[in-house]
Amino acid sequence: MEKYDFAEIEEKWQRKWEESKIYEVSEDPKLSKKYILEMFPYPSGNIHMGHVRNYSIGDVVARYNRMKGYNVLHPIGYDAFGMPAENAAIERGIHPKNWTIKNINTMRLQLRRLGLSYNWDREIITCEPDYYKWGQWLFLQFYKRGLVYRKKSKVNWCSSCETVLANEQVESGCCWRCGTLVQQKELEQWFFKITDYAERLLNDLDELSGWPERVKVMQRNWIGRSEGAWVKFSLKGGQTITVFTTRPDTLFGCTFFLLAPEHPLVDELVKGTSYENTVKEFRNKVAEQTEIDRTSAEIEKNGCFTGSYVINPVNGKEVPIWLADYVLMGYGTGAVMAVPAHDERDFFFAKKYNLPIEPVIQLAGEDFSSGLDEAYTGEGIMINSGQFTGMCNKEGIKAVTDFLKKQGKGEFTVNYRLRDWLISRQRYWGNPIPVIYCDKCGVVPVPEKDLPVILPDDVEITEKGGSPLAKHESFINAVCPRCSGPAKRETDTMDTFTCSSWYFLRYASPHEDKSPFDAKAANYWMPVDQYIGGIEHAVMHLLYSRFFTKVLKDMNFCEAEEPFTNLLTQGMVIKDGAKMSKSKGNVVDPNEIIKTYGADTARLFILFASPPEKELEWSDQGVQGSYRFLNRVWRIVRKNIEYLKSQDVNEFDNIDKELLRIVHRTIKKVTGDIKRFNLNTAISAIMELVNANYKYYDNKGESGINSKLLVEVNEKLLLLLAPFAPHIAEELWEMTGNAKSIHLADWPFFDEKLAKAEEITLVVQVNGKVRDKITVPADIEEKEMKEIALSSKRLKQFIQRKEVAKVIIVPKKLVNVVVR
RNA sequence: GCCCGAGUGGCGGAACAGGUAGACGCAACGGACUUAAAAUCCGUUGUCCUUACGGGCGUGUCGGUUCGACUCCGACCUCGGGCACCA
Repeated sequence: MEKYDFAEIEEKWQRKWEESKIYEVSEDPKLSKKYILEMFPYPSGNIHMGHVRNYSIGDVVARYNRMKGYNVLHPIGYDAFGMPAENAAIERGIHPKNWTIKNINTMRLQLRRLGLSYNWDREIITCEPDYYKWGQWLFLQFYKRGLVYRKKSKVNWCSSCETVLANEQVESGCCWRCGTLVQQKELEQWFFKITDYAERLLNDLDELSGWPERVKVMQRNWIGRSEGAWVKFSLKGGQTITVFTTRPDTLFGCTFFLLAPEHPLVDELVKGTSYENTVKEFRNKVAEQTEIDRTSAEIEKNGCFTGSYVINPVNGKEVPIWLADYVLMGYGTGAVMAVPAHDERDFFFAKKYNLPIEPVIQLAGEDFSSGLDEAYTGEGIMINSGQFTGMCNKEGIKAVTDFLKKQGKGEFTVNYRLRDWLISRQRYWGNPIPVIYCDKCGVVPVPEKDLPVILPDDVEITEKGGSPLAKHESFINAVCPRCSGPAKRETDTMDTFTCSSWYFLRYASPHEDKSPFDAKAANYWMPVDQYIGGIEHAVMHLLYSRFFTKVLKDMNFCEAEEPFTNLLTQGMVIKDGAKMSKSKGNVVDPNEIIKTYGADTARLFILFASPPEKELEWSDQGVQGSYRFLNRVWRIVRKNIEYLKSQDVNEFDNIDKELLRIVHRTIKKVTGDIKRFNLNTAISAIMELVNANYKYYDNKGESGINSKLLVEVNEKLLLLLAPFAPHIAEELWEMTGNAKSIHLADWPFFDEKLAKAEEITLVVQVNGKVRDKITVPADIEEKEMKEIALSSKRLKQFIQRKEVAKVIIVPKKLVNVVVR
């Protein structure tokens, strides 16, 4: 018998699948669709185990659904813009474009070797003009809708990447990519107004029942909705400062007023006063602090008096204005009404600077008038609050706000932690922002007919000195589209997350050249039925994609409100307890595994070793186990074929029936497991079927092999295996005499009656402890169960000389005898 | 600090709806085949006591509910992740 030659088999079928285009699809209204998508890779050079895991999981889902008769869209592409390409250019002198294209070519080949069932003709490469053109076009549409604006603001600056970062890209004060401490820098930048969609992005999370709860929680936290009121405080000169508060009920307890050190009003307040110097000093000190120091909750709060006062709108009291380092310019209005009695931070601050603490909420039955040891942040009855005294504070929130509203000094409002999305990047390798600056006309968007703004190839990429585009004369110099006068082009490029925020729509019609995507095709395929990728994209990519989809829906470009109906976040691949990384030297190269054992083994192991959501510990021995299993499959199927030729027994004896039962039980188990993504147990069920097939020969000896049964076993086994190990299943499928691809065959049905055992094991317990196991007919009645259980010899020693208090019967399963 | 998630053999992991804990795989050990090895096939394998029959104990810890708890409830411990002065 010939050996399982995985190299030959895999090469053969990858070629055949490609030639016959069996995975290509088109919109067909008669067929139900499934859109299965894995997050497209960044072309960093080679695929790694994380990719193998991600794409193997997706491929099982795609192949399974295809066999279930769905019209399956399963595309792949490359998220091709980004910093590593520029770094490679700096380090190795390769042009980012050439580096990227070279990597894509390598990775495409590696993905093909995995035997993934992609619609290869829909490949998207985001750095190609026919893709990024539409990214620019979308920018212009967003601009028209007022969702894009330019603003000079303090931005997160990574000095190593020499570019700004969105808030989401700052991880505990450091750059998400390189880990450098993020600094603040004042720059004129472009923003997407994602905050306009904050409410919808938050509320619609409730509709996403197919998303993991923790991803939704992370997005909810990120959006950070809080209900409260804005309150206007007036300055002596008649000017007003507005604050946001969630506790208008504590307004009478406001004994001082805080501004963020960066607040623009501060200069005006202290100019020419005796406080000017100390305030300046304080502001400089805060400015020197890193983002980490500034935001660490443990650090002691610092402040500084400005010499000015504001009027509390509810009681007319003058309260001093202080600067405090814990007040953030980026949240609310950068100004805070401080209520030390009922806010922990304000309490510490008041203690430190000896400011008055006046309780205005009191817990029933307690007396706060003698002073507090700590801030009381709970609920209670309002005291010392003028006309509101005696009110429960919950009512107070409403009553005080209504009161302020009548005076025009306050109003209910909702505040979000979510900030607008800063998309400007001072980098070369990205999508150029399609805007022109004209001295006469100001900011002028590039007309749609002039798109795309081509990213020039002939640039010099250097480590320092900002964007190379800014030094590219023929790129910068443009003609103003409005007045035809000389003008300058914007040299910033867009955050690469803009490219990945709509690629899933482009896959519906990747060659469309009149619009970003064909609406009819998009409406047929969207939303993505199953999206699969890493948890690290829980906030950024997934939130941005939801935002884009909602805007596009509002533009009537697509019907989908949400892009991804179901989301699966796969766990990391680790080795020796740590994430695989070059610096730790624990990287396993997928290519080596494929070379040694084949793609089917690699896929099978990675799916078998752990459920998709969990971490996966890599094990070289485990890989051998998977390889061994595929060899077992190879041998037993071939043996079955041999026996088919020589045997023609068709009668089913008990041994035959038992194997047939396992076949059907396995179909049931594997089908259910794939639906729930328990791919590891699906594979173990297939292994059990194979083991049973071996055992069958043992039990039968050489005679009486049932040929009709073996046909069934071979067929069902291969069909079940096909999504997991597509090449070997296809090869053996052909050997069993099938002309059509197994991957276009129908997923098997199981017969519930055949799957049921004729005999079951009756478990007999005494006081919940297993004391006997008795084989009984499957259709046993409860009465019989009780009789058989009580007459068990093994039970005797446990129930004699004791009173049987109760007998609990779980039908067709268990009898528990309760004795005293 | 707050919010999630997870703790099961030597290891990766099963147990879907409270009902046989440890499926399947790895490793280990034994047997068959072989001149031998590899490969393969067949077994054993939670732990303790017992020659055996059999029994005790066992799902991070402590308690509770229940005839019965890996599963439900309460408290705690450890690990992983997210947020972290958000007014």
